[in-house]
Amino acid sequence: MLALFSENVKMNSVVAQIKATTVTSIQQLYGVELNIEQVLVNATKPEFEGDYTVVLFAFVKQLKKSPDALGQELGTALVADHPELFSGFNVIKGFLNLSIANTYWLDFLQSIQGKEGFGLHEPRNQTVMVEYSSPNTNKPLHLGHLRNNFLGWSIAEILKANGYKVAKTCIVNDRGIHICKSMIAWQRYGNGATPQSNGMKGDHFVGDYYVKFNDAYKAEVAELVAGGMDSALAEKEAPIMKATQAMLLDWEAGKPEVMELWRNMNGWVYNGFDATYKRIGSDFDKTYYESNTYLLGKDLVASGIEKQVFYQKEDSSVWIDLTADGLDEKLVQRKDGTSVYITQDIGLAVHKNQEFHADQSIYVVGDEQNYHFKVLKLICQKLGIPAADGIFHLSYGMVELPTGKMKSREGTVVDADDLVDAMISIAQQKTEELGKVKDFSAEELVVLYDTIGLGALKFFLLRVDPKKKMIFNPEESIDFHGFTGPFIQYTHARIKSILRKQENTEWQNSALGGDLLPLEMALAKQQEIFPSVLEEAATEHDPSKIAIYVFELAKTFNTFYNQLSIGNAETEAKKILRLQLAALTAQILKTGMSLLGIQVPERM
RNA sequence: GGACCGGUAGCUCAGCUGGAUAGAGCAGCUGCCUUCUAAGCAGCAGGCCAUUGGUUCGAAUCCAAUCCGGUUCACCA
Repeated sequence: MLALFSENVKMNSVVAQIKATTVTSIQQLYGVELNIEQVLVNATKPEFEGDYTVVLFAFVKQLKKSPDALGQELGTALVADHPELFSGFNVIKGFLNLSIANTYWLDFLQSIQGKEGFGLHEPRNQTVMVEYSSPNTNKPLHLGHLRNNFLGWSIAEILKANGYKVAKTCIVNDRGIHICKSMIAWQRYGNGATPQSNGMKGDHFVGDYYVKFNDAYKAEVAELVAGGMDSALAEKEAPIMKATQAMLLDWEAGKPEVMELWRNMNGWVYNGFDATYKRIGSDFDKTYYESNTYLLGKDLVASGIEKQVFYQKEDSSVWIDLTADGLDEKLVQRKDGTSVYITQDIGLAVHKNQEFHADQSIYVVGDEQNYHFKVLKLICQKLGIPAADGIFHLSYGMVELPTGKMKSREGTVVDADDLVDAMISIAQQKTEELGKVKDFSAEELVVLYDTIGLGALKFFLLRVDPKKKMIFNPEESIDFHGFTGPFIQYTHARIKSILRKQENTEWQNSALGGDLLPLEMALAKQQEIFPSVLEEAATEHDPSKIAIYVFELAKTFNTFYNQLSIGNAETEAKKILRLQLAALTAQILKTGMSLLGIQVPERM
């Protein structure tokens, strides 16, 4: 039934109707049954007359017709049989250009008049888990985490808009040798300091000790090497490293004072993370901690051996042979019986599935783990774990600086909190320069700067294809003109300003009529495709599809706005039409931006 | 070395399930605020779509090879 609904949505779009009517007309004309997928419909190039174009080459052979004759016959039939849809056609070199009837656009506008949530799909009975963010509790979030968080949050919203139930989860990497490093450093150099006593955010506070560890470690290694030790050996023998390894063992043994230190320091970090998450709008339905989940999956090893998916070597380590799948042999359990990363992930996958019974599970993780997730999915499938086929790695590229990768050792990491601060203060500065919001209260201004600054940042990170690595130039900062968040926000505010000027709201329910001017039609045409864009963004797992769409809609509106008067239109009928077009534009911009996690202000 | 990802305008990116003369934004240059918000609009300029070959009515898009850049192939997570 839900699949049916989605079909209906498709059936309703102009493009889908063109395809369907083409299939029937060809059937009637030539008695040939085409598959609907064979029909290719594109937007007509601006230099030709028409709105949508059917590419005829695909079936000339099958129909044994010349493209021109076929175009003429098909065009004639389509216009004759569907006057409510087509108003005319022309054929140029194998392309059938169709003009969509005025009434189609008017009916379209009329059909969604006064309705909220245009483009959103009916609920379907499917649950999707989205795991994102996945921080380490030894340092604050940076620019790369922001891309992760924005992507994860956005894809969750996009799925919801497509009718899925969504569970957002987060796995916190809160244990292991790297966590012990900052603990050791705090023990040695902290003198009992706390974030409160230092007036710092907890995650930054702990992150500083992680840096201190590395400095001390480097110094110790250098000293040992100076004393004549081989550098590889020095790295193992450095006292601070030995102490850290001892601490990890103590942690695993549950030694009370280590546990207490660990809880304290992690608590500081969580306070810091909470503040950042709140600011950037990330939230989770469920947070998992690796300290609780790292033992999961051990029982799966035994059953995997039983199922002969895994095999055991003489040293009793356990492996899976994936060479038949073009991959390598992969260890799933060490010879000492402890499990490895992949095994924990399999265990967590099973665990999460028992909790949420999701049909799909999306992992938002950087592309350096492409291989890991390929293996994870494959093993889950071989083990027959429920919904293994629904595992999807939403892989995204690194965010790089013009100078190359961010490296904490070289101090080139762009800190998330700093960046957000910077964006907001730029928003403030630009807003003040323009001087349009002098009557805003101090509180309203704070909200506005936040909205614009974060909007610019989120849009910047979401507007490119996730799988591509992207370059961020802190010097040039993020633009507020052109293909940017503020441009869309501005367009929205502008529309709202016009609508506010209307003294009554009758136009909202008034019937529409008359011929559409090209700019009016262009806007309606653009609006009409919003539902299919939403669907595409979900199936492709790609928020940038929405960012691009929303930008193009805003551009189309701005051209329309510049050429045509809305509030003072030539006639009452035109005024009603344009107000409705403007209001729908605002609504779509708002919905689209909200799926990117971006607010749109009423005024700016 | 194997696998995977990328290479499109000076810069950042769309377009990639084959379709008409390859598109945006930024930066550069021209115009447009006494009329609904100029964070805007209109225009100019900017291209051997990494290279070579193939597939066909048609290739930025598909295939092969090559060149560049990146990731990965841990008893780390």
